[in-house]
Amino acid sequence: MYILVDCDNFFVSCERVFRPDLKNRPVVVLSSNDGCVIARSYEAKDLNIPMGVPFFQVKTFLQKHNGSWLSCNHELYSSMSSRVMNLIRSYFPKIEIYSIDEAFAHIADSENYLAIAQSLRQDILHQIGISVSIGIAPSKTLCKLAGSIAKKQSSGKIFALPDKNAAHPYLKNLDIEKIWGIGRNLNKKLNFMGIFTAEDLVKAPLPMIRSKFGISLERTIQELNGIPCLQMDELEHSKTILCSRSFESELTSYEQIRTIIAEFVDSGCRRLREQKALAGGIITFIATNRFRNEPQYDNSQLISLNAPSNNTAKFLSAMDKGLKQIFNPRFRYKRAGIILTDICAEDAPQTDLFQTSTQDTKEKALMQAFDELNEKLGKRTVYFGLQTPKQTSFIKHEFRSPCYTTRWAEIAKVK
DNA sequence: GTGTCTAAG
DNA sequence: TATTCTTAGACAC
Repeated sequence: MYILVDCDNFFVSCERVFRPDLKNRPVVVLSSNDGCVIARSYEAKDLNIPMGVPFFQVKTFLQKHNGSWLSCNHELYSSMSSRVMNLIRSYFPKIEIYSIDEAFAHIADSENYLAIAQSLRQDILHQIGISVSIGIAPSKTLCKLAGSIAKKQSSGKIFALPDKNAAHPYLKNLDIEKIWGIGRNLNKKLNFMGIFTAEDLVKAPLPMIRSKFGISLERTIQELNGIPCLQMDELEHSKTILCSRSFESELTSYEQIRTIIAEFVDSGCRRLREQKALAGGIITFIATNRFRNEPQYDNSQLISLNAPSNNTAKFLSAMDKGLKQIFNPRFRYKRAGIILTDICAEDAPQTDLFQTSTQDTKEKALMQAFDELNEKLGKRTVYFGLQTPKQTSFIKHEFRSPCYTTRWAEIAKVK
């Protein structure tokens, strides 16, 4: 049996832990540049504020209803997420962290899983201050369904679909778009064939599904039938790392754009080292503003290293090389980023014939010292040549909360 | 192998 | 005036 633990309105819940005045009011959290609504409290959902709307479209409406809004503060959310994940980990030998606010685990059929779920939920609520919903079922897809039913319950927030028969009544009136793995496009195509509900879908002939829609949808159907097809994967490191951002305005200067992308390289390589991993290459990309009615341009360039590394300096010069090849001064750029590719574990790099020792020991010690200095003495104690001494931001976060849990200067105070 | 599409959160 | 960021898998070529 699988169990899915999913935090309720996670970003809003994190903010509310330190701002009790935000309770019982409509609250939204905004994306980068304060552009879109990416998280909503129940009160905001009740006002029919949709996920992903541009903030300017709902600002006045929200003001009228005594609402609040905050810029996103990922440093705070990641730190709260680690606390939640560590607590879940203390309950189960293996967990799969599926996203910042949810995790899967195995739970034995014979165990009193409802009591375990109950106790876990209480612990997370009392020790961390975050409310979670819990779904329990024989497959991950049914677990997601159980979890969404749990969320709709006014109390409890725990729901189990222990077998196919338990699930069946819920499939009858379930729109296929609500099923995990079925998005806008599949929904349209299936509707066109007369398939509207989950029940319609599980009745459809599998060979037809397989040939017309591929293996993913076939698995989804099996999963809805209580036959697990999706394994738990506990990835020790990600397969790619992407760092990108839209700017507050369009930029034209090569040096200015390079300085910003250097920050992405820095944070990407940091994440690489946190995961104890190496990358073999870096894709640099830039793009114009697709919402403007003017000639568009976007391009990317992959630069491969001779040997996998997590040394920021190496990726910075690779990035510079890539950017030179794609930068066209005729355009105004709105978005840029990097992708670290061919990632492998630090202790298992693929090496070429002539590369005997993989990661230079001196180099490794240097990066370690680098990380420790910035960790202990503050963010910009040491930095690389393509970066600037003070991080000047071209990204807007007007309503950002303090990093209560991760920075001494911003730590929560008891009044 | 590569890029593109789809999905998810 | 304003329109996110990140990861993964399948598939076509």
